[in-house]
Amino acid sequence: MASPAPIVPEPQRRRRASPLVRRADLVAATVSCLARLGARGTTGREICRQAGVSHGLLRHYFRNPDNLLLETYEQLCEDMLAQLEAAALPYAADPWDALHRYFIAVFSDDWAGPEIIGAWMVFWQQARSRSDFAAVSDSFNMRQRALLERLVAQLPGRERALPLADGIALLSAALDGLWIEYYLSDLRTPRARCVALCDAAARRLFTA
Amino acid sequence: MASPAPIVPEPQRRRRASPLVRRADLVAATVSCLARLGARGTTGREICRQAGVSHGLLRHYFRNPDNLLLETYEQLCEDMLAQLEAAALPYAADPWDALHRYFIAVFSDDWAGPEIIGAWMVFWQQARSRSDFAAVSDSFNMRQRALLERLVAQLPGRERALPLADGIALLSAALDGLWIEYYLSDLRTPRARCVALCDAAARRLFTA
DNA sequence: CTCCTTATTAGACGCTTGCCTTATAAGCGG
DNA sequence: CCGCTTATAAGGCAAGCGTCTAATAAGGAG
Repeated sequence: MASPAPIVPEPQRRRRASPLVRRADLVAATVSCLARLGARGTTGREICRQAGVSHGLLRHYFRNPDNLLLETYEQLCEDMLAQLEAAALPYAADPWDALHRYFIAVFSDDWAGPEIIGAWMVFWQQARSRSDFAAVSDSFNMRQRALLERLVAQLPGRERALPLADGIALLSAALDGLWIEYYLSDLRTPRARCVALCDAAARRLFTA
Repeated sequence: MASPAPIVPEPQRRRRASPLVRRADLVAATVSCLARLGARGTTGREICRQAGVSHGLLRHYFRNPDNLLLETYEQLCEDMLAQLEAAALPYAADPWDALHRYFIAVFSDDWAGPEIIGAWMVFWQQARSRSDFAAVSDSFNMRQRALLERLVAQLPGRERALPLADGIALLSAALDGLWIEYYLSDLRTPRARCVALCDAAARRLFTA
C-alpha cells in the first residue's frame, strides 16, 4: 500500500506572474467560459478554475465577478474595433474592396470563432438590464456604425435609390442578422456565404 | 400588544387550479423572469415566486427547471409563428401589403415587447450549447423562413437583380438585425422605423 | 356527506456560489 | 544573501439553488 496522503496537501504551484498577464489570463478565461458555458455556467470560481488559479485570486484583481465581466466586454469591443479599423481603413484603390475587407474582418475567427462568439450573446443580454454594460454597448455600436459610414461614404455613385441613412441602417442590420445566423449554426450559413451576402447587399443598397 | 404569531404560520392559500392553467402560469412567469432578470436570475425558485406558488410545485409539473425552460421556448415559438401566419397569410390584393403586415407582426409587442424580448436572447444562447434547444431553434427558423419565402414568391416582377435565395437570406438577416437593434434600445430604433426599413429593404431586394 | 385522488405547501439535504480573512512563499531591492 | 512587498492559495461563512420527501387540504366522484 502506498503511504497515506499527507494531511496537508502540498499547495498548488505558485508561479508568480505579472499583474497584467494574470489579468489578461482571467479575461481570456472569462471569454472562453461565457462561450462554452453561457451566462449560467460562468461563475467566478469556474473562471478561476479555467484560468488555473485559485478562486481567491479573482478578488485580488477585480472587485467581483461582475466587474471582471464588464472589463472583459470592454476589452473585447476595443479589440474588435481596432481589428476592424486595421482591416478596412488602409488605402484601397477600390472603395468596394475596403468594404469587402471590413466584412471579412467582421466574420473573422477572432470574434466570430466558436470559442468566442457565444460571449457576445451574454453581453447583449447584460446590456439590457445593466446600465454599465449598456454604456459599453452603445459606445461600441456608435463607433462601429461610424466606421461603416466612413466606408460607405467613399463609395462611388451620386444617385442612390435609398436615403444613405437607411442604407447604412439596413446594411448594419443585415450584418448583425447574418452574424446571429452564423452564431446559431456556423454550418448552415458558412462564413464565405455571409461575406458574399454582405457584398451583394452593399452593391444593391448603395448603387442606383 | 398583539398576540404572538402562531408557531406554525398558517399555510398559504391553496386555491387549486387546473393543471393546464398552472402550467401556463409557470410558463408565463418564466418568460417574464427571463426578460427581467436574464439567464442568471431565472431560477426555478424565482419563477415560482413570481408565479405565486411554492417552489415545490415546479417539480410537480416539470421534471426540472431546464425542462420548463425548454417548454417555454417551444410555446413562445409556436405562438409567434401562429401569429405571423395569421397576420400575413390572409388574402391581400397587394402582395406587398401582406409582406408589410408580416413586418408589423414581427415587431409586435407580443414578441418584441419589453416584458418578453429579453427571453429570446437567453434561448438563442441555450441553442448553441444544448441540442434540444437547438432543435427547437432550427425548426422555428425553418418555418419562419418558409413563411417569408411564401410571401416573397407572391411578389410581382419576373426579373430580379439578385438570386431569390440571396434576397430572402438578406431580408431575413436584416429582420433579425433590426430586431436586435430594437432589443438593445427600443428608443434608438423605434418600431415604426424598423418596419419602414424592412419595407424599403424588400422593395430594393425584390425588384429589378 | 364522505372518501379518494392529487394539487399544493413546507421543509430537509447537499452542493455551489460570492465574499472575506488568514497564511504562505515568490521574487525583487538592498 | 536577507527582508519586504504582494501575488497566491486555502478555508470558513452565509445565502441561494436544485432535488427530494412528507404532510395537508381542495374538490370532484360516489
